[in-house]
Amino acid sequence: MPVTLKDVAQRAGVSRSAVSRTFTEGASVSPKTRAKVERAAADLGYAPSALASALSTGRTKLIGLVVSNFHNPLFLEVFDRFTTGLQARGLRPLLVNLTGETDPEASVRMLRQYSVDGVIVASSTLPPSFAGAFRKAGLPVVHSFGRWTAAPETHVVGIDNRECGRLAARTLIERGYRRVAFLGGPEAATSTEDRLAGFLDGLTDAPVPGVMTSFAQGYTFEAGRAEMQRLIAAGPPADAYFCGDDVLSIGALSALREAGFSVPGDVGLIGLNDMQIAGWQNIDLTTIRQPVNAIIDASIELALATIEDPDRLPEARLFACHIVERGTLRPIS
Amino acid sequence: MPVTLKDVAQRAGVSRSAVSRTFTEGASVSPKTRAKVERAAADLGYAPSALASALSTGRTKLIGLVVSNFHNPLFLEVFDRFTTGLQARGLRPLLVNLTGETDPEASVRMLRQYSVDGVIVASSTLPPSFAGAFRKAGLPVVHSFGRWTAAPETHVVGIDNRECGRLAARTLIERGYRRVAFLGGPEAATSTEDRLAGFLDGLTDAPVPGVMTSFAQGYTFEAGRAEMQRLIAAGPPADAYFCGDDVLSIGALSALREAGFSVPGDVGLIGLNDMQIAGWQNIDLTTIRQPVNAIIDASIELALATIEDPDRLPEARLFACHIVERGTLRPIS
DNA sequence: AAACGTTTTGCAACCGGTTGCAATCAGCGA
DNA sequence: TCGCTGATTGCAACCGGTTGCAAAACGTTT
Repeated sequence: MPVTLKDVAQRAGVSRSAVSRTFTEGASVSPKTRAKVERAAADLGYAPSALASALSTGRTKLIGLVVSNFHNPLFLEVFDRFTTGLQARGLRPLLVNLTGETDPEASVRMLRQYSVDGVIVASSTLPPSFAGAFRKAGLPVVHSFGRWTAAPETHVVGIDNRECGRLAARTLIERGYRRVAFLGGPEAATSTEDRLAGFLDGLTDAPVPGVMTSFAQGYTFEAGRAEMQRLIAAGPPADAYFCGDDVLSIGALSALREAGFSVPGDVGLIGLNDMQIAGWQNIDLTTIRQPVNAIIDASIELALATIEDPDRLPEARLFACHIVERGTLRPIS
Repeated sequence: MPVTLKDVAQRAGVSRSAVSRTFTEGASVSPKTRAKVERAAADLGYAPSALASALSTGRTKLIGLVVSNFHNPLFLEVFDRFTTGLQARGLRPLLVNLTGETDPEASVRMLRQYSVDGVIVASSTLPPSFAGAFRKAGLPVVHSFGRWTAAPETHVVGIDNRECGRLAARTLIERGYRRVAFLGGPEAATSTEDRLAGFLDGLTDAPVPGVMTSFAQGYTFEAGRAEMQRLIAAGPPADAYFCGDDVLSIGALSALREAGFSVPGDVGLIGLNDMQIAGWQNIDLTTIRQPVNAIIDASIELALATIEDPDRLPEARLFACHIVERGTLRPIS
């Protein structure tokens, strides 16, 4: 049933090598042979087996796309961009779902079994130990949406979380908010830490009282809502909140409105990510946009480059974020 | 660098076959040999190459997961379930993004190149011609979230769209709505057609005036909102709308509220899908739940069964939907 | 101890391509 | 027409496993 090299060779009356060569870029084939082969291949509907070729060349053109967070709506955009980006370069994403996985070794085995050429870890929640384990196993790896560190073990592409925090601080101050607060994801998440640090840093010279901080149980609507409800119950809320994530923000927003606070009248709110939903008119969340496309394109480029040169030194690429003005913060005064 | 069969065989002092056999289920190996081999394999950190094995067995354990709609938030759940479900069975999803693709042939070539064992087309918007093309190419294929037909060309797993329409009709009537209307996705989408047909069918014996129908430009928030704005501008809206999709519904909802209508006081609204967001308290959309997990599990089972027996006749598996009561429909009277 | 039926084992061919090497071919100048 | 050079071609080995087959090893039975 499946058409092989040999079939094409036979039909074209040439050797198998000739066929192989017409399908490999830059190999030496005469125009005449090439024509014969292409004819035969078309007749037979031949498609070279990537597997077989991978076996001899050592390149599968398979990229492990490791994901762990299927709750963040932003990831729809992420998937879309990653798959089209990889496809455009003749690569295929092999999806690996690491939700709930704790042992990097098992994942390494998985990826090695399929001899992926490289791995892209697309997750802000997966600990860097995973990317590290892939690296140690000799796989080219890029951690997308990862956390910046001064001496990264693997390539990291993402945003400067501290700078985002500063940006949020600046934005709130500019708009006249004074009693500002931070509402982050789980305290353990490193991105939350950095965002908070940046936020506090951005406020040091500002005329603000002590900054309240609180942390939701997870990066979910429910968690954001519950945390804000807790805050409201404990006393009057702050003038404005910087929320570590859009979904969280929307949860908080719902709690605020439900408790009778007007946003941005009584309380201001700024999120982070700018997922599609944030732009829906009945949400209309002011937020900080992560340049998703730029991050993904850079991740792919970096992965490719590392496949070419495995000894390339680990590198961090951080992109600037910017404010998307919507309706949960009052205008600049 | 990579450890092969031969290395393990050498270290264990046995033949390559012996090693291969210890790693194949149900092959004949003495406990003694097995022990030696396993020891050596562990020492060396050996992982059998799925590629090489695929080459001889003809099975890659790769499943093409074909997707085209990255705008429907429901697909996050879908991805999660598919990947974990496939992984649990020792299969790997090879993601194929067909957004904007019109030529099934190109996709067939892609899938054949990687010799996927089977294909799951997870999309309600992709025309059945794609699944058909895969089938004709000899690939076991299941169309998930596809449309039921009396004589399906490929396996189809999904919901009974007509029955959903009837369920929506019944639900609205039970709650005392009389001037009911349908708001669907693009008229061309076959699922929309079926849902409308069922809806009308469910209303035939009910004491309702003529049913108004309208169609949004796409399955997006913007489209739903724009269409509802158009309807409102054209005259007083109906008492209740059955919306072909949740995102669409939420768009319509935003338009209604913004125009000063109370929902469900003035106008009732019921969606379809029950994506996560529908349950958020600030949306609180009454909707019809697609049993996503059941559909996906059945799709995987069916794909597996067809891989086992390629001559299996095409089959349709439809699952019942049920109402999720929330706040956009008044309670049953 | 011989004869027998079972397991276990290794050999070698094969899966579908790739590629170094040597043989062949075509084109050109003399 | 011959010799030379560079391009094209086919052979055969290899990538890393799998598997049919026959030989070897084992355990029983008499």
